[in-house]
Amino acid sequence: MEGKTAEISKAAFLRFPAYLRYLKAEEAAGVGYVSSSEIAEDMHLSAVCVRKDLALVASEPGKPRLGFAVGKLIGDLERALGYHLKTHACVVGAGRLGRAFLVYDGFEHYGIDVVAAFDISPAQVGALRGKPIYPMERLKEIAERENVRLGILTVPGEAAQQACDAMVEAGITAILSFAPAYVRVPEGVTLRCEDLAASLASLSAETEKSGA
Amino acid sequence: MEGKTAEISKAAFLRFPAYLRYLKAEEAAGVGYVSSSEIAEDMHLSAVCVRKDLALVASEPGKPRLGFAVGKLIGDLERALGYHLKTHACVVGAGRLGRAFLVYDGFEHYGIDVVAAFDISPAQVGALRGKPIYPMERLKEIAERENVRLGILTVPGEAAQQACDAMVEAGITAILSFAPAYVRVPEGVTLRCEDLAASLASLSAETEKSGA
DNA sequence: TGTAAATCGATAAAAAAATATCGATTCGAG
DNA sequence: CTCGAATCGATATTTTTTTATCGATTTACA
Repeated sequence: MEGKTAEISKAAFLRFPAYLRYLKAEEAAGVGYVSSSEIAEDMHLSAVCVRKDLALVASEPGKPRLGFAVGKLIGDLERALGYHLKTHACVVGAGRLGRAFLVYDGFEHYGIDVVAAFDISPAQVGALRGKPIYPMERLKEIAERENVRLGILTVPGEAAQQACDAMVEAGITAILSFAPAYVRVPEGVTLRCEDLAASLASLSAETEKSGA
Repeated sequence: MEGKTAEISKAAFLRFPAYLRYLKAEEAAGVGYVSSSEIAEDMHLSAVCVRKDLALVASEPGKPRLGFAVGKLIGDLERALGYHLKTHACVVGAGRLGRAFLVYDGFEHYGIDVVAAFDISPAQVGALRGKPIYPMERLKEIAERENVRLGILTVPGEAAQQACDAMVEAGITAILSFAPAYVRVPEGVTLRCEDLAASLASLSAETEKSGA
């Protein structure tokens, strides 16, 4: 019997990052309090939905007539999302996309530290803005040494399965794949596929539907 | 009262790309028929869910004891996802991520043609593998000329709103944003935010939860 | 050719999520 | 100080999505 750590629904969890972005924009604009109806209108959600979501994470109740303290909410959301934990990640596949991840400086706010990239081509080996790019052979060695748990897979589709296997072998337990291919992972390894092309295509299809 | 164009649930629609990836892998392996239970096991879904999803798109029913014809299903899914339609897209923000999108050759399978990129910095202007990179001033002109409907937003967070406004002004009606910022769009414009860092962070959090 | 095994598709039930309603609370203006 | 407007949070309802069950069909094999 856990005290108050209620069950956070999967759908709500997916909305949290959007709240966070919105609240940070409000904070930057100097807003101190926001009401749930205000959030709802700006974010195109129902006010009830917002209230329910915030009730899941808010450390203190909202004040009638005022709303929620923006700064407080941001902290609560970040904690709920686990951004306060520090995690080491690596990139496998140092192409354009992979290198973009390697040097992207937005991860630190999320508790993620991308420590290195790996590539099968010797031509890519080196470094970028101080972040090293190693040959694939060293994946296991470096991953174990740096305690890397997270892997970002950005290789061409035909190389995806092999690269993925190497990551699993190196002890990586969570993989975010951008490779346009179906890959198989063993039990105990979490895999999420972000098919950017498919995402874009579905967005396009959606627009067609509602537009014309 | 529409004939047979049944309502495709939103959740099912999101699963379609994954089916597609899986089926293409099977096809490449020379498999002619797959049963829904086989798909379910490989993809970690329930067999009933798979059958319901496939029933929404399949142009011909599955055969008992055999399953569905792989090639046929692939075609059906692609049609349902709108990949047969041709759409022009552009990239706004020609940094590393933006350039990765510009030259990514996987979009053509999805009916998307990325025709150009735009950047505010004159240093980025030029071309990459035959794809032009224009200055932001020419966005509207080019977008209208090329009939661009889709925009991929890959600028730093602080430039996102301004760039987004320019895209809307240029007649773009669907925007896929990778900028880590909250942006506001007018009615009639579809916006989807892909917060890569948040996605990675949530994956990490998920693993923590189930792992330890 | 006949039998058995396994699949499909449809109907029904369960679970989850979104939405609606209502009283209690409290801030701000008069 | 009092009144009114607006918000919160909780309960209830509706909708959506997932999961379960069952008979019909068909292929493979003896």
